Amino acid sequence: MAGTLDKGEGLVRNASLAATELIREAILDGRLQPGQRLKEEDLARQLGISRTPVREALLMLQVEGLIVATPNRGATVRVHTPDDLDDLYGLRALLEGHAARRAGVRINEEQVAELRESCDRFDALEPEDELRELVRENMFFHNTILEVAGSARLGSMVRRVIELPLVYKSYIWYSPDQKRISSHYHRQIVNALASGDAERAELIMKEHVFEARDLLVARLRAEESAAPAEAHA
Amino acid sequence: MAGTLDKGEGLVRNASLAATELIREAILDGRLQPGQRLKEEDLARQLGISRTPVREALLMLQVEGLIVATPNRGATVRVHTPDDLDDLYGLRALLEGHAARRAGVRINEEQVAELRESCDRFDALEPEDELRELVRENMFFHNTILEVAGSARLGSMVRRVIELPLVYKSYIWYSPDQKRISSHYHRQIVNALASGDAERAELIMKEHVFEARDLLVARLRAEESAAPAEAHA
DNA sequence: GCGGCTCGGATTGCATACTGTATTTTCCTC
DNA sequence: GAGGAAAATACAGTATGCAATCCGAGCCGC
Repeated sequence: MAGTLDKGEGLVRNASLAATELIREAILDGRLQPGQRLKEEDLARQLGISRTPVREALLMLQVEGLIVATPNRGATVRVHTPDDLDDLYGLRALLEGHAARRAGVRINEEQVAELRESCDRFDALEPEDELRELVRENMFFHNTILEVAGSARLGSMVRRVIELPLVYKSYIWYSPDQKRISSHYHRQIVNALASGDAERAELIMKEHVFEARDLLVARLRAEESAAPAEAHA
Repeated sequence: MAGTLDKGEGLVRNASLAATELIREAILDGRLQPGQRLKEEDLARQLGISRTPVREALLMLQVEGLIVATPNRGATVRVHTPDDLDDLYGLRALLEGHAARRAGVRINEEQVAELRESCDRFDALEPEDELRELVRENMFFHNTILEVAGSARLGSMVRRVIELPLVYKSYIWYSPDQKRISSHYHRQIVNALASGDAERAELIMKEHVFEARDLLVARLRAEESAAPAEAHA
């Protein structure tokens, strides 16, 4: 019972959904590492439920793309190659750029203010602050734009595409330098949105995502060539 | 046992996947109508399996967006409003346009030939032919371009977005006039791809999708105002 | 000594039984 | 006869047991 996934919280409307969220969280913050095998019985024991809801959770996470499962052989946390992430970020740029453009023709004063406040909070976070806070504020910014874009489907697609790569060392995006650059892009996007320049908002958003991609992919490729094909202990 | 979903075929590698495909098919060709309630036990009986794999199938279809489920109250076939489909086709245009552009810089001679053959087969189909054949050939064309685009993720996203609206009267797209127009666009897309003009391929693909959207949405809005909020017998 | 084979353990796939909840029906009260 | 409470019913949610499958370890034959 060393590393339990449960948090002892109550308020569980439904075991399957609870399991989904707990496992997803565990994957996203690295407690379950890429490539790791996910045995139904183990998870069930750790979560204090039976295998049935665990199976349903794994199924959903599989459709979401967070894990891969092969028939009769169970599931493992998905391993993303640099090429894979490159591809993913190409899609994210397309979709989130589109969202920014839509937001540009729909945004109102209040929403502009909300985005500006998010930028201020982002800037106020000090380097020594928890990485988690930076990630959160960043997500809030991007989510707000998705909401303003006003397409539920687009929103869910983007979120799905954003979520996955959070697994991978998000700290690389928030060095003091990178944090300043991100902040700059965020403010430029808000300015474009505020002045109704939808095309420019799309442009900046795309570049913002592309730079995130470049940073991540370069890092992963470097690690890959440094320690090629390490065995899983 | 009136309307069984099963086809008596063997070759079932896995009950859950088989159930998923059978139910999906039944939804797509209208045997299960939008809004219809999907009771686990009924489906299980019709498919000759237990509730467990049926639940898994419903779960996957839910994540795919073909059905909606509310806790403790089961699932129904998803009902799409015209606004909803409008939104969906906006995304499809974006994604499939992107795919066409990518295809433009990756396509080879052989693939061009394959697309041209698809166009020929499409033209050869007579109006009195089965609608199903037209739908199939059209899907083949679009799928081929997705494959050429070379992004698995993009492909699966587009397919997910294409699949849903097949529920809705696909015949409206294949009147003799519309069939000619579709064929024209398909050939124009192939020409653009063949000459390496990726941007133009994207453009035409987008317009092609937009026209499909307009046709569908106009039709649905007309039906809606003609017979508003009909009760489900 | 090495390759193929068989057997055993481990783990997923499926079915069934039970539990909890939401809805409908029924009966009682006013 | 109408409104509301309580029981009954129907169904989704969960647990558990058994069957099917897969992988590896040990054994036998060559």
